Amino acid sequence: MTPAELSEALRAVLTAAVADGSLPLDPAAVPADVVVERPRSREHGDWATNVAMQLAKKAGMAPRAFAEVLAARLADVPGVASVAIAGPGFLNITLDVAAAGELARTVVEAGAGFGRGTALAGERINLEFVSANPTGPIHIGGVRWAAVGDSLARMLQACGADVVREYYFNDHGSQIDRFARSLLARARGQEAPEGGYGGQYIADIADSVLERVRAAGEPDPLTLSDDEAQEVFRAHGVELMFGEIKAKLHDFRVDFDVYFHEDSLHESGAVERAVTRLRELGHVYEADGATWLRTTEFGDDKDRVILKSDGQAAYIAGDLAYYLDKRERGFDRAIIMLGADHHGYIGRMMAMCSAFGDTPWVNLEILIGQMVNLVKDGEPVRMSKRAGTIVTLDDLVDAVGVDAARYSLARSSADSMIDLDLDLLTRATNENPVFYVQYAHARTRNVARNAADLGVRREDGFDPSLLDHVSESTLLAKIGEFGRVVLQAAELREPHRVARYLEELAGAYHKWYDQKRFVIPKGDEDVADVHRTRLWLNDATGTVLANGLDLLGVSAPERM
RNA sequence: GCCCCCGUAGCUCAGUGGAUAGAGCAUCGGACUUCUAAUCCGCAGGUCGCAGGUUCGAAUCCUGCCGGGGGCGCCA
Repeated sequence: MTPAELSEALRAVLTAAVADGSLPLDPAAVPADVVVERPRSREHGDWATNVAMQLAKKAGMAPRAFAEVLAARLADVPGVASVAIAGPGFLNITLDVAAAGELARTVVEAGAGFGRGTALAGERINLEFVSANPTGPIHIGGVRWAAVGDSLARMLQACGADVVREYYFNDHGSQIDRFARSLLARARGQEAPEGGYGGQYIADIADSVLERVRAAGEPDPLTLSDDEAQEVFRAHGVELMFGEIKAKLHDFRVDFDVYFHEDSLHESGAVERAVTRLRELGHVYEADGATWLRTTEFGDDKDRVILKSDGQAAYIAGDLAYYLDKRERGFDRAIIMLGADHHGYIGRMMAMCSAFGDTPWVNLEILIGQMVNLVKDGEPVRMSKRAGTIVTLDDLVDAVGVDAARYSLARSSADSMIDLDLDLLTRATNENPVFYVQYAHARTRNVARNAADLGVRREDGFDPSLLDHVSESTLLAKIGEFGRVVLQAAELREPHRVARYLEELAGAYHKWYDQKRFVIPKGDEDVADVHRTRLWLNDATGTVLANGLDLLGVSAPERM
């Protein structure tokens, strides 16, 4: 019996009690999803619910009396061994050993599908993350969003949502001009211009641009005028940088469905259309030679310029058009992941959302993640794009590998700052929890191989009543939590919950393993149902570990 | 000045109103003649930053302080 099935049984019992008048409660007050949780202490049974405490007041009853009604009926549900009322009104439920053990078969048979659901089916979500400027390699901050964003996308999809991963490519505006000027200067052997970019990658790209141009038989940009030469470096440089970013992200197991070019919004007239729309809605005015959006009407601290007095579109104009474009493409929700240094955008973005007639935090959601700091020799590392002292996605992956990098960035709440200690990471092996989880998976595979060698085959028998050891019921219960953890991680946009869960699951598995309760026969023992049944549990654990690691984009090794 | 995030074991952090607040690392003491010791068992470690409030119940919600980080452009 899975916790989801128990939850459903509880709801049925509750509904029945309300229907026959045993509980004076409005049927509408019965929750669609009765929460079933693992009690903190093992002595309190397999599962617990606080539903009686939550609903007692609405029914005008004492929580314990409310619980009594449910307990009596719940005890008759097949698979439920006992029900106890504890404390202020908890219902503590213990399952039949066999009913609990059935879960092992459920999981193995579901395979990669175990943990997937349909709770978010029908939601069309546009998830935008990374969106780093194509003026340099992806630095450490962007890597965090790559890991967290992609994992979140996987979890949303596991819950049935229709997700598009999107990268907003800022190929318009003065940053790009500076990038192009920096390339040109470098190619001419000059110093980087004021506010420009430095670093080895600028030299590499400048060289690559020259190679490309020469190979294509185009005129040498060094013989062209400043404007023409800069345009050559801009066009080729951006393309090269972009190709590099895409490739690095791909190696990091992050592939976007859409790379959206900011420039296209300006080229296509989408920006003008967005401004016109807002003007028609009456939220735009002219002042000081510029065009403003009255965002204060929707809670922003000040109105925002959308068209500058020099006639150029302000950066936010692109955002207006971009948001509108996403909505016109049919997304119910546009989720944008931003760094803490952009938190000030929330007010104006939500105001913009309202100005279009949409609902903030429903149609538009902004997730703010805190910074990643680097520490070396106990000192914070100052990064500068201009000086080229940045730590890139590549540097991190070279140091610790994709698995450890993704895992260590995704296992913390995005609300917490992360200090990555380079000295630790470069030598880190045991200190990284990813190995603990991966090792548990490798162990399940090893056990399965050994069992196969000794002729233990799952299909020859399964007797869940034999999974009666405390380490087995603990492991089963942990396995049963997986679905809810994934859904919670997706709904709360907190993928780190899956990583934390996997660490707990791995711990429960390692403990079971070390109970010396052999999956394979000892010595000259014959193969029996106990071995086969334990193999089901072993394989079920391996399945959940693999499914969970996949949601984090981390490999599940067969052996380590 | 205003806004956002954080403050929990020596360190790094989990814990979106529930029961005796948890894990990893580090320290200390144990466990491999049979499936992987990258593991497990045990000991120790806490005024959940401080003070109020809300209620059956607060690490969690509200208010105010203190400390750390980030942000408040006709830059992008």
